[in-house]
Amino acid sequence: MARKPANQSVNRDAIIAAAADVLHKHGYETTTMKDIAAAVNLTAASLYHHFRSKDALVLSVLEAGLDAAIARIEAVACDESSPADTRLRAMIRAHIVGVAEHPAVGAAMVYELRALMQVRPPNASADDADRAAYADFIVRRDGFFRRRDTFEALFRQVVGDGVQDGVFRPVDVPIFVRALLGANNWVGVWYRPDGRLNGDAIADHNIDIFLSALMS
Amino acid sequence: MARKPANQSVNRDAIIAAAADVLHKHGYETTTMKDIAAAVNLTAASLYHHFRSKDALVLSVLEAGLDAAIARIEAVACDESSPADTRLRAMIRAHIVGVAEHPAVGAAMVYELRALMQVRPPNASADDADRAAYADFIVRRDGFFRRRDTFEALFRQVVGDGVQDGVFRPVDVPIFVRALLGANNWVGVWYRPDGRLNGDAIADHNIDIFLSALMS
DNA sequence: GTTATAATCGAATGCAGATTCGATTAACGT
DNA sequence: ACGTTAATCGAATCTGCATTCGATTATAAC
Repeated sequence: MARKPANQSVNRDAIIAAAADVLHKHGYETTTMKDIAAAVNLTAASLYHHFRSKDALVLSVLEAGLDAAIARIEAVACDESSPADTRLRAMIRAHIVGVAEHPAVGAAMVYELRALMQVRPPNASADDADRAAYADFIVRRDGFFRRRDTFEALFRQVVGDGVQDGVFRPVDVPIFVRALLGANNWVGVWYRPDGRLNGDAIADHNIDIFLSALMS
Repeated sequence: MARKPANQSVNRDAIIAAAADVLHKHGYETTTMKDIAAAVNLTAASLYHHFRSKDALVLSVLEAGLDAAIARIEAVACDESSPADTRLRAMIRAHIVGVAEHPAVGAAMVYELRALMQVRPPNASADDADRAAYADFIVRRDGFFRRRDTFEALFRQVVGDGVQDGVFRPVDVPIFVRALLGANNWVGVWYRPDGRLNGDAIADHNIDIFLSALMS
């Protein structure tokens, strides 16, 4: 068996990207470690050299997706020099285009999230290592959820700013933002690369909808 | 072992309702047949007297939820005497209040749906009965998806009517409806009965958002 | 070269959970 | 009463994974 030299061997990131893809096609439960491994020409056993467990791998997929999304959004959200409506337009576009370009990640943010909330604690017969691994996982997962709220908070911030400045009419900011994010996330559920509209065009429509709701 | 007399024994519907509940709390993968059975004081084995398989049971949960939702929406959608905006307001309210009152079903429509899309065909060593059962299941599932589009079509119809009549400004109807349904479905994900707003109040906000987007 | 370490594999383990089976009991019509 | 059918159960199967283990090879450091 010719092993790949270390410098060309698949690394964490390649596995994460492939896993996002497989997860998108099959969903959390029906995706096996073998499936993910096959996507990078490895065996299931090899994945455990890179990730402690399947849950840890999936969490890494979501973390990577969220980090990328936040990075894209943050750039425009924090540009204090533009008015709120300009910033919000750019944020919605960045969000939707991101979801459309990486449908795997977009859908994962909606679907696989749930699986993570449900991870079961080790049973009574677990040893200390198992318990420690579980504790680590929970800490990391909770960090993920906090980070996820950071994402939402960026939107709340900008919408709130706009209302303050009188650029937007008054709305219930948290509810408005949830409606907006619901609509945007949903794109990840129905979007098809070969569909009638691409990410940019869909973004145009959602921008139109939510900005006119805010500025009418 | 005292068996319950047939006339008080749990029926299909009771199992479906209980299953919706358990599914809501634990999610598809982590919900076992035993869990569902326990919720109606049965054993896992007994469930197979009422449902062919776990998948069939989950599908029944979704069907029941969808039927209820369609029934609620249809009543108002098809009242040709009211103007489109009045009808759409009532539909959004019916949808969200329904989701909030049955969060189990609301969340299931978002989450568990995916599990159903991924059901695997029987493997090569399956006998004819297995293949037939699988075929039945697929037919039923596809019927479900069609029915689900019926639901969406009701919204497209009313929004389309409004645009035709000039009550609403012109929009891309399918995209608008998806944004709307995304926002509404998302309520099922974050809604908590003990939260700041009840279903009616949330409905008020979403109605406000989407109707002002349409009438500005 | 020699050695330590990183990556990989094939095969074995272990288990949880869906599904099946045969037996048992309750209700209902006759 | 009596047989038939519907519901239920406990225990046994069966299977598909996640995960572990020991061995093997490649790479890098020295």
